[in-house]
Amino acid sequence: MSLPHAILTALLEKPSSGLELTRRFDRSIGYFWSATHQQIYRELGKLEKAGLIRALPADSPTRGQRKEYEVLPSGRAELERWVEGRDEPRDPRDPLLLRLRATGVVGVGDGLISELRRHRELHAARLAEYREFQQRDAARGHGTERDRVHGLVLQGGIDLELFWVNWLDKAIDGLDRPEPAEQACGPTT
Amino acid sequence: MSLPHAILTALLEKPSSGLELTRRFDRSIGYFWSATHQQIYRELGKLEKAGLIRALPADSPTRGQRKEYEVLPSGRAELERWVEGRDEPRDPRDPLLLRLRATGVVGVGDGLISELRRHRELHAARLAEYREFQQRDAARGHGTERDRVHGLVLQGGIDLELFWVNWLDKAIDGLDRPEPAEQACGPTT
DNA sequence: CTTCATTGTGCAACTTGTTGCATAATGAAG
DNA sequence: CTTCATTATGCAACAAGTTGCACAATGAAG
Repeated sequence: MSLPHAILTALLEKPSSGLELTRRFDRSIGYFWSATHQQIYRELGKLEKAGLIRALPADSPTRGQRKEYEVLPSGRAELERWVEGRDEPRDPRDPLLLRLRATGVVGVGDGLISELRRHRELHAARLAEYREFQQRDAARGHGTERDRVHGLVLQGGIDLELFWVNWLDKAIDGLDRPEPAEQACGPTT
Repeated sequence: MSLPHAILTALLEKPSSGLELTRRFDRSIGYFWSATHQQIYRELGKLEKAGLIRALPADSPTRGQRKEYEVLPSGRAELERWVEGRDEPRDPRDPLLLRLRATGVVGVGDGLISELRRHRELHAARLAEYREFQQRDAARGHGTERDRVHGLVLQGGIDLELFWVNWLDKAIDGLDRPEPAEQACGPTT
């Protein structure tokens, strides 16, 4: 039940068309809640039918025509209600942890190790990207509440990527050398 | 495509019935990949039909009767294949981050702050639980590869909960006091 | 002015995950 | 021996998310 609210948030930040939303989901919001354009179009349709958003009057109402949406008061109310509610934490559901665990019974192979390395690099890249955002935001100053909230969310993204990079390093190291002995040699990379 | 492989892993660790699997999912594996009993039964049926597992011969094949499964060679092969493959990292998809972000446009309310606190405590509790597991495992020594792998996975769980607790502390603190000024007063808790 | 790539919108089918309920065996209480 | 709670298995309907494709407008190349 999060996608519609993610869309309401995005539309409140700036009225947009379906494809625009899709692009914005690829950036900021999508970093912790991705969505395909099909999901977004479908959800826009539902939200419009539910009277939470409306399409801005356009020239022609035909298909393949750009259609911009804005949030109606009832949509904002619904978002406020949802934000103030309660909701249990979800479990991580990351297949990589499962795959690592499976090596406990089928044995560790090279494929998984290189996969761990690959993921490490992907997370490191994303971490670098987030840190650029952070620096850019810090330069522009952050007076408004919205800026501070975005800063906290971004910090969450950074900390999460940090977790991944650090843990993957531990895991790669732990699988590479079977014995946790006191070999003081440097890393193989 | 992870649930069937999670089940194969669990069954290789120990042949079990549907309900037993459900219970084991509530513990170890379920901490990063939960599943309801219905999902598990359905998946067991599919795996059996696909010839990856088989039911151990039991007294009566009727309904409501305990039915234990074990993994067949083809099932183990499938698991090995899956472990060695590649797979992109998923995004976190946590509604709490979305909700926080939404406060950027609808404003911060008390509901969300207490929700952040509540989640902080839940994550802290889980963290404590994991650390108990870790101490217990350390006491029993960890010679086999499987023990080391489980240790790494558990470490992942611990680090992830640590991330949540620390980040939620930051977020609660950042929302409580609008200005990031140098007030040196202690925490309100 | 036709062909073709690009941008944008959308349907339909499928897979995955959730919820609610039905059924069967079992053993204990009345 | 009937009633009832418990344990265990499972169906069916739904909700959420993914994939593949179709269709419409637009503008540039031939």
